[in-house]
Amino acid sequence: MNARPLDRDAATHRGLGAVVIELSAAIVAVSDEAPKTLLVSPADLAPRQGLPYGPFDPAGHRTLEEGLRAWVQEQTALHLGYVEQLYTFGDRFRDPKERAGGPRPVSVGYLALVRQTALKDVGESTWGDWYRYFPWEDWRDGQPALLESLIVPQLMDWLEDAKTKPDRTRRQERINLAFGLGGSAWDNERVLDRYELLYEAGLILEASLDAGQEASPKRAAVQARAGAVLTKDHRRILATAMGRLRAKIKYRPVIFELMAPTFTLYQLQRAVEALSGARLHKQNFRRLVANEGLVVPTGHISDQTGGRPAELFSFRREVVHERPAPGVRVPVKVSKRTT
Amino acid sequence: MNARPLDRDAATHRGLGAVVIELSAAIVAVSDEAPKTLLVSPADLAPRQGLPYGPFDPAGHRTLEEGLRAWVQEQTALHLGYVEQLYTFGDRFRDPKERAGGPRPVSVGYLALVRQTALKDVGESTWGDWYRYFPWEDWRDGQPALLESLIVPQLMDWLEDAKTKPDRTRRQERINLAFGLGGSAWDNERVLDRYELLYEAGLILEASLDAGQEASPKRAAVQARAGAVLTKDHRRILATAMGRLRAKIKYRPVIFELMAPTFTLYQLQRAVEALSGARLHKQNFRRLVANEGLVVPTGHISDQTGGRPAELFSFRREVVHERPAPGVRVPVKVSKRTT
DNA sequence: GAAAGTTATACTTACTTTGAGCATATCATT
DNA sequence: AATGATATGCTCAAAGTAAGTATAACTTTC
Repeated sequence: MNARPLDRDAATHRGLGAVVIELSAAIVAVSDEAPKTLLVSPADLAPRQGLPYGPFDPAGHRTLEEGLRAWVQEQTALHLGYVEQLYTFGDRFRDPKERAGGPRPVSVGYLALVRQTALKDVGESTWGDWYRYFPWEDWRDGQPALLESLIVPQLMDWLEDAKTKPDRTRRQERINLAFGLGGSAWDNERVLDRYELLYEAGLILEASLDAGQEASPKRAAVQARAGAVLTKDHRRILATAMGRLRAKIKYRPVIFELMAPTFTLYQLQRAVEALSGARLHKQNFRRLVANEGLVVPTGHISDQTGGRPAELFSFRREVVHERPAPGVRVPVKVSKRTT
Repeated sequence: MNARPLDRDAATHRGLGAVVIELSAAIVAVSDEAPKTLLVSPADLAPRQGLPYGPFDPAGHRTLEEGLRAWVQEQTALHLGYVEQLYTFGDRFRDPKERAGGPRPVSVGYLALVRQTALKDVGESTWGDWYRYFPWEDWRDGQPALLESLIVPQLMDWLEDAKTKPDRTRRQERINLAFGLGGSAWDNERVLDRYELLYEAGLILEASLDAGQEASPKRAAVQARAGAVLTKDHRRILATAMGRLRAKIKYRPVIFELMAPTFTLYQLQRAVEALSGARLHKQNFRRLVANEGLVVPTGHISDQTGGRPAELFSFRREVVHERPAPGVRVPVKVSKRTT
């Protein structure tokens, strides 16, 4: 025990392999009732798209977050408001360059929220629908057909592939929990669990690419239907972002970072639905939002609706002081599930 | 715009300043009704204690978490069960070696939970009471005297030091939110907010050490009473761990990672109280725990109590499948606060 | 210009959960 | 046997929730 050198810092500095720190941003907005994320496709990522990212520069960046903001501003001309760190990934071989002798990328993922107003494509960057990359996550029109027709059967194959009995049990458990099978309910926050499970089961194209192996034609056909591919581990970061955001809107008023300064209650509901991937009970939603004191009527009226004009509301900042966990309650409308 | 080199990875590899990735673990256990954390005091950290940590080795470590587990095992002979990544910090000058030309440390903090049974000091490592480092966080015997006598007045001084009006307002807001003043309630999860505020206000010894300045004798006296010092930014990591854990016990059954295989409901309550830093309503606590199906009676009886023997329970793993967010509910007993 | 469709919002009702407390059971100690 | 400690059962009012119905205020269609 304690075979390590006494000065671990110096040891690191000299001895160990090369590492680069990448700062990546999942920049999220909601428009047209869809959650969207900003994607870039610069030459060095081709042909895959990816999140805006750049290396951390210890000389120029005082903090990691500052570095991230600088990179995003440079690459997309967007000035970020709300920014939150998500997770740091350092798994081997998530970047093809590593196999070719490149340094190990350690990527620090961030979630940033911007308003619809800022939503225009700039240069190489475009806004992509979240659900394009995670089609199984959108339950607004009931359970996505993809789940029953493709994903669950494939997961069952993966389950059968288990070498040992305990391994099989563990796989079964994970599948049940992540995908709401075997008595568990679908938890819309477990986005990352689901993605990682699909990755391990080989249904995600990135898994084959990272492994440096061509998938069989059959498998490739499956992967083609399981969401669009991104570069490196950016889809994983996006999954983390989605999961975090779905959880966070419930206990912090982050949803308002995505809304225009004034909005109707229905617009607010639509935004929450878009993020949550579920339909909400309208009357209860308004009651909850009103009771929690999250919004305040502006007295103005929207004229953009088809029917009766709706009142415009704005976010009531003071809630943050009044309640311990001021977030939007999410009264999910239960749709009958096919078990 | 887009003045960056096309291949950002190669650019990083060559051009930028040196970075090391440190993996640090806040290892938490509960015993004697106190939350404890494992601290080491190897030569290279002297005279300050610190969390177990070591550099990430891309050649040897397949993932960051694997690297962390390896380091902890080597340094403390502890085999970790539950491990969770917390946050990645990369702020400038949190390590004195950096001023002397050392590389920028980027530290990835982890939270690990171990049972009381594993709780013995090994070699250089000792278990320290959490509240030794955050004395203002323990509200089990009412509001800590320290808050009113020392911290709040000092924060008010810091408030007055604000240069501009908006800066003053911002400081006031932060103080109110973090410390439950001006109409806000004390939120036991905002551990990191409070620590960072105290750090900025100069009440934390580490702030002076990081800045490379000696504090005035008066200030030093304040710092001496505001919790014990740790090396580098380890106290910040510990704050993050505490905040995360306090939040997480409410929606994931992580508390059981800290309990022996069987326990009485009162022991469970004591553990939750220790972590939360608040007293709970006993009858309601039991009702909640029972109703949520978190525990199952073993049929055995504890003989360690003073009064009527208590029944022994064990964790019911299946809850994880039944409820969307199975955690221990925390029915805090409100003690009258002096505003 | 009346009917139909759309959207907004108010209100009802049965049911569940919570907060706070009282009461009682079962032990050790004096 | 009395006292004190802990464990556990139970009550009850207040508040909150899910799932509706009802009605209001507009646009579009015929």
